[in-house]
Amino acid sequence: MPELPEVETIARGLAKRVTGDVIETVWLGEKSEPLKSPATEIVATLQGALIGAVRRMGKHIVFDLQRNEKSHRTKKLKTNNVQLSQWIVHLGMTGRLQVCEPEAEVLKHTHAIAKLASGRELRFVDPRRFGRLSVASAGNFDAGGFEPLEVELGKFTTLFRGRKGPIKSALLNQKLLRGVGNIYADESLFRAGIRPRRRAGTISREQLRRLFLSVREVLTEAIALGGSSISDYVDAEGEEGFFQLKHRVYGREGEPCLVCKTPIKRIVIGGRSSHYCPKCQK
DNA sequence: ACTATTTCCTGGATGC
DNA sequence: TGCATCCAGGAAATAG
Repeated sequence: MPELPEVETIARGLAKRVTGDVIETVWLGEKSEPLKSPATEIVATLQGALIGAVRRMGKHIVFDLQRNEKSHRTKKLKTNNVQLSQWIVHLGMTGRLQVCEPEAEVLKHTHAIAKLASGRELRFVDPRRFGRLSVASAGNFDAGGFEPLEVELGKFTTLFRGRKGPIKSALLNQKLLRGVGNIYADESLFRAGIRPRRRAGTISREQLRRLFLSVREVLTEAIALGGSSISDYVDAEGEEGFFQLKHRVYGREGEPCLVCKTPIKRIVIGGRSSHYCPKCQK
């Protein structure tokens, strides 16, 4: 389940492999769920575009595209405008972007194939179809709230002010912070010593400071280890991440807390399983 | 203006 | 072994 560290890892891998390449043709599958923009628009935006950069925004992978606008040639001057747009991919739960040779077997649940000028193909595969593809003109894409690794402490603190809902839900709310998902929310709350059900607005300034630092710490460590490989996650090179080995509460229900040996509890908050240590987290 | 709940999807795990 | 059921969860839609 790609969250910020996994998406960052994937985006970096893709950037290495496809930056500077040109998308020649695009094939889109029958299923419409993965398409957030109209199919015709996606094809028109991608075909003939040069990939200028690949980067992450929240849990989205953004391809910065450049294409030469169909210039209306006037008598006096040829306008050769470069049109800037973006291809935005959200991997959902099970989405993958693979760069491969055209001969490679087309996996079941392949929803899009972009043929590149280098001869390779960039494919979007997503069995569960929670992933989404869209296009936007440059600068028009809104990825949501603040980047957790860029936001300042003061701003971070105000995000939770007056909120009656559980802090866990607030951390997952992409309109506040973008990129934190279930694993990293649980891990951050454990390190900050805050229970997931704590109402966000009741958390002290000092505790929020701890949470702020914990979120940064957890995400930074996870990126350094290539993310968490749960079920079948692999990055752009097909490599697994290793942060799952560092999980202190996520997926450890019933196992002893690594700090105090108390069994880790699992509860459901807003439909999400939430793991915490009843002794270490208040 | 919020927050809470439901819905979308398939494959793997579990139960009988 | 086979079949039904449940569960994972991000985000949008819907309900409160």
